[in-house]
Amino acid sequence: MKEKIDDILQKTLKKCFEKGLLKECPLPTYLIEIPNNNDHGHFATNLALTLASPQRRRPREIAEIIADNLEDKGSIFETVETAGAGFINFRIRPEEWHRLLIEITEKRDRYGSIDRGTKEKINIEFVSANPTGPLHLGHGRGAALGDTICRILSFRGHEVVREFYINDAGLQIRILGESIYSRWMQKKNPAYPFPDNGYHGDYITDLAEDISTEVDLSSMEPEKAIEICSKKGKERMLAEINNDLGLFRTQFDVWFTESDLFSNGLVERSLKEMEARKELYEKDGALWIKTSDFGDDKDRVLRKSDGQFTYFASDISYHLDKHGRGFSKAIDIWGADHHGYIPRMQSAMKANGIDENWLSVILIQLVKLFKEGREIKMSKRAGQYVTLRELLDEVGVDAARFIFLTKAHDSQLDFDIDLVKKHDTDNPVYYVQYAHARVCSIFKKAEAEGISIPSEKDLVLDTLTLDEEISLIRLMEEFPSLLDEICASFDAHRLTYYLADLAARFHKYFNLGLKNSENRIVTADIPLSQARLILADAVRIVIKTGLNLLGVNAPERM
RNA sequence: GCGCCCGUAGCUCAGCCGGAUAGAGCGCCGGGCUUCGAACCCGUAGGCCGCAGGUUCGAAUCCUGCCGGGCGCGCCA
Repeated sequence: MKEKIDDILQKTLKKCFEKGLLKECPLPTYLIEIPNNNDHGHFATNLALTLASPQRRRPREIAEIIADNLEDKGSIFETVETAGAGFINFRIRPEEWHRLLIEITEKRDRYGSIDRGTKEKINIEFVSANPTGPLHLGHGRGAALGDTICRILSFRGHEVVREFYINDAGLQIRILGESIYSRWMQKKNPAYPFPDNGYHGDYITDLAEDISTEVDLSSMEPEKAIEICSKKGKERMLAEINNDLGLFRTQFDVWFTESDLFSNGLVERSLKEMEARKELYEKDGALWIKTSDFGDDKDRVLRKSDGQFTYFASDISYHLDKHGRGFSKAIDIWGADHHGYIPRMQSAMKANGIDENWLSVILIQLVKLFKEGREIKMSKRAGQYVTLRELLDEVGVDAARFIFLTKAHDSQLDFDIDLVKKHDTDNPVYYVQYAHARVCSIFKKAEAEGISIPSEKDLVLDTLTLDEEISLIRLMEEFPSLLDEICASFDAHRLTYYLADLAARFHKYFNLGLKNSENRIVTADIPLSQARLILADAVRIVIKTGLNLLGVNAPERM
C-alpha cells in the first residue's frame, strides 16, 4: 500500500513540476507512515514538510498543491486531507482493504513470503557454546534470536545456513578432561586435587560416572585417562547441547569443528595467504597481523612465541573458510562480552580483501537471572547457573522462545524465573496463542450454524465497515514490510510486539460482540457473518505464520 | 584512562533512519460473562523520556559534555 501511495506521490510531483506549480528540484527523503492517531487517516506523508526548504514556500501551501493534483487514477483514496504543519493524510477506500483480505486468505501460509529467482546465500553462526558445560540462558537467548532471524530470512526468499562453531582446540577441553578425571579419582580419594580453573558443576561428576562405566580408567596412566575424559566429555556435552537445541526447536545445518581447521591444514594455509598479502610480520618471537592498518587499535598475535596459535588465528581461518564456501553474507551472533573482538575480526577480513559488509556481528547483551528477588551471578566455572534445559522444563519451549524475543538484543534482559514460573498465564505468548485458538473456536461455532466462507468472497466483503475491522486489516497489511525490516535490522523482537498488537486488536474486536450481538462474528446476517469469518481467518493466518517464524506453536485449543 | 551497550510510568521494557496529544505488559483502584472461549475486554491513577547545552519550523529520537549502571580493553580461552 505504501508503494502504491509513493507511486502516486511521485507521479503527482512530476506533474506539478511540469505544470510549473512547483519548482523542479531533487526529491528529498520523505516518509509515508502510519499515524498513531486514527483521525489522521490510514497513512500520512511529510512530503510537503521536506519540500518546504528547497521550494522556499510554506509547507501548508505545498501540501495543498500536492493534494489538489493527486494522480490517483485507480482511485485508492477515500479522502485526502492536509493537516497540521503540512502533513497530507490519506484514507484508503474500503475496497482496497477488502482486496487485501482476499489476498491473505488465498495465499494462506505463504502470505508475507517471497519467492526470489536468485536466492542470496546467507550463513548465520550462533550459540557456538563451548562443549564444556550445558547450555545456559544466554545461549537460549542467542538461539531464539538466531533461529528466528533464520526463519524470517528464509521466509523472505533467502537461502540460509545455520552454523555452530565448536571451540575444541584450546585449553578448555583439556581442563574439562582434568575436571572429570579428578571427580572420578575423588570417589576413592577425596583428597585428590581438583584443577584450579576446573569446572565445578554437578554434571562433571555425572560425566565421570558415565565415562568410567564405559572405559576402565583405573587401568590407565593418568595422562591417558585425562585424554579419554577430554574426548568423551566433549562428545557427550556436544550430544547434550544438540539434544537441548533440538528441544528448543533449533536445528543446525553445519557443525564446524575448530580442531579440523588445524588437522586439515586450513590454519596454515590461511597464514600463507596472509603472508603472501604481506599482512604478517614477526616480532619478539611471535607472528603478528597488521590489523591496525584496517581499523583495529593495534596489531594482533596469531602465533605466540611458544609456537601455539591464538584463538584469533583459527577464528580468521574459520571465517575465510566460510567466505570460501560462497556465502554472499555472513552473520555472527556473539555475547556482548565479545564486542571488543569486532574491530579486529572486521580488520582481519579487510586485510584478506573481503568487503567489510560481508560479515555482520549481532551482539546480544547478557541475560541477568533473578530468583527470589535476588540476582544470581552465573558462572560456568563455579557451576552456578540455570540451564536452558531447566528453563524449558519449567516454562515450556513456547514461552521461553517468546520471552527471549520480547527485548531488543542490545538491551540487557532481566529474567525473573519465579515470575515466569508462577504467572505463566500472564505470559504474553499465551495472549497471542489465545487469539489463534479463539478464531479456531469461532470457526467451529460457524460450522455448527452451517455458515462457511463463500467462494465468491468479494460479494460479501463490502459489509465490513467497522473501524475495528478496517484497523485489523490495516495492521495485517504491514506484516510483509515488518518482516523485511527485521531482515535488515535483525530486530526480531519487533515480531513479538507486532503479534501482541494484532492479538490485542482482535480480542478487542471480539469483545464488541459481548456488548452488542450485532457485532458478533457469527450473527443472524449470513453475508455479514461470512465476511467476518474471512477477516477472522486472515487474522488466524497471520498469527499462525508469525508464531511459526518465532518457532512457537499456534494451538487450536488451549 | 579508552571503547561499546543501556538510562522512558512503581517494576520489566517498546518507541530512537527527527514529525501531530510519549506507549505496552505487570502492579494499584473500579467495572463487564443468560447467547461466537473471561487465558478476554472497558475505565481511573501514574512521565523534568538521567542532567545540561547545541542543531532544527519541530528532539525521547541527531551532535557535544557530564552523571549513573553493565561489558570489554592479554603472546587468556
